[in-house]
Amino acid sequence: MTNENDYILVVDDERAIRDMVCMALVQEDFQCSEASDAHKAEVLIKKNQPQLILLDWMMPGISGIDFARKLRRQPETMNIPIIMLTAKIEEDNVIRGLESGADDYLTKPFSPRELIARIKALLRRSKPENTQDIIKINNLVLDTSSYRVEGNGQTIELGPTEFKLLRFLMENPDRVFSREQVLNNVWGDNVYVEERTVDVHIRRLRKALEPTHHQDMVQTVRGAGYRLSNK
Amino acid sequence: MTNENDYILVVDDERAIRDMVCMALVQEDFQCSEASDAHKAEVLIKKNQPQLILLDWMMPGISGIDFARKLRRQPETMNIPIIMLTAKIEEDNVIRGLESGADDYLTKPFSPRELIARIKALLRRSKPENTQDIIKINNLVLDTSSYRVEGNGQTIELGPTEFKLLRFLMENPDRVFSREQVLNNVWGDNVYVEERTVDVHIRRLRKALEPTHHQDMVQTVRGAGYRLSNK
DNA sequence: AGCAACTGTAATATTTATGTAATATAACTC
DNA sequence: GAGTTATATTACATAAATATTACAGTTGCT
Repeated sequence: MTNENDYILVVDDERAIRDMVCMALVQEDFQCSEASDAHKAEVLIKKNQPQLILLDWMMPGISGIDFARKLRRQPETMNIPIIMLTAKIEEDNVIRGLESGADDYLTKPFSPRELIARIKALLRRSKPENTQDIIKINNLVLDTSSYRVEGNGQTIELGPTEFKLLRFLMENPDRVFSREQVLNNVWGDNVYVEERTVDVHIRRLRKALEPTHHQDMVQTVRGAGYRLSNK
Repeated sequence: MTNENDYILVVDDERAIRDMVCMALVQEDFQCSEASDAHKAEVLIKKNQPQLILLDWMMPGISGIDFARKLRRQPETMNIPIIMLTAKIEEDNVIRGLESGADDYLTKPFSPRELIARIKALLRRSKPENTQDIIKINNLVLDTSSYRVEGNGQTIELGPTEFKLLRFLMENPDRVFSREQVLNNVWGDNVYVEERTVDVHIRRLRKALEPTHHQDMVQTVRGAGYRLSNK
């Protein structure tokens, strides 16, 4: 699974910490922005709402506690999970931290591994429950929760890439995608493979669809790309 | 939805923590009882079985780990979800915690919000089991209350982890789970175990299912995870 | 204390999928 | 219809994912 869609904001006045954290996040495919103080953070949040905020406890200007409190007060930011980064844990900190509304704590120094684990745990909780969704076009049924594809009730065997490819096309039926677009959406943004590779996987997909005669739904648009359609 | 039917027991020697936690619980409409040590907790459990137990790691007398282990051994309390409250996470704690059978961890200090979120997540998971003790798929019968599994009437011997694994899969049949999801649901959240460990337990489960020829119900979905299905 | 049962990890083996290049076919241009 | 370009098809070496086994450390039990 990839974290590409989760955007995390790191707020800390120490550049070294920000860099370290961001590096760990990027390694895990998270999107990441940095802010050196609360004001800059606010601007960034307005521009693009993060899924999670890592917030330093002690900062010049507005402290992490006060900033957390402020975020909790505003409806738009109320539900963004916050992880506090503290130098050390003191009883006093704990109480004030609880009140400010942080969701988790991390005491410096912390390992990237622990940081990632906690972020994932929090994100999991803040995400809506998995929804079982079934895409159905023309007797061709793709179930994303069971990873099954059926044509006229018959099971169709697909490799991982063919499954992702079919899923992408079925989620956007009747629309033509260039090979580049297909690569970006199915393989991922930062992967480099030959454009012609798409042809091969289209071929594999068609072959797999032959037994149930759905191969013609995967259509070539010469000079433009590919399309999935029932016409 | 309301939580007034869920009764939660808080076991901790520190009064301040108990009060804080209970206050948060009551605010969410949970029923709540407090116990300052394992013995008092035991009496309360006998009187009225809680839906979930919050258990302090370090307590004078019987420690949280030992108490959890004890609860796991007795059939009546075997299936009550347990969340451990620990002062800090050390490698050693994690390992021993795993074996004691806790379902989740919470490191002090924690926010009420996170506490509630985790409790709800755990309850959601254990709900189907409360209403239905016996899950049956394809002549494979799993009885959560007696900790027994039968295939075609024949008893199947399973270790604790394999049992939990099979149970989780049977509660969500025909659905693919990544190794990460399996770990979070079977081992518990916030637990650092290699993803490949799942493979090994899947192997053990399959082996145990061989005598009754149910091993093929545990299916690999390459690039995605595992699934239990009768197809 | 000592044996049996479990667990997680690492090493190794096995299976399956992937991307590329080479070649064939089809579709356009003029 | 020859030449040109785009796509189809096939084969294959390699990479990646999973299966399997062995093992060392714990715990539970007697």
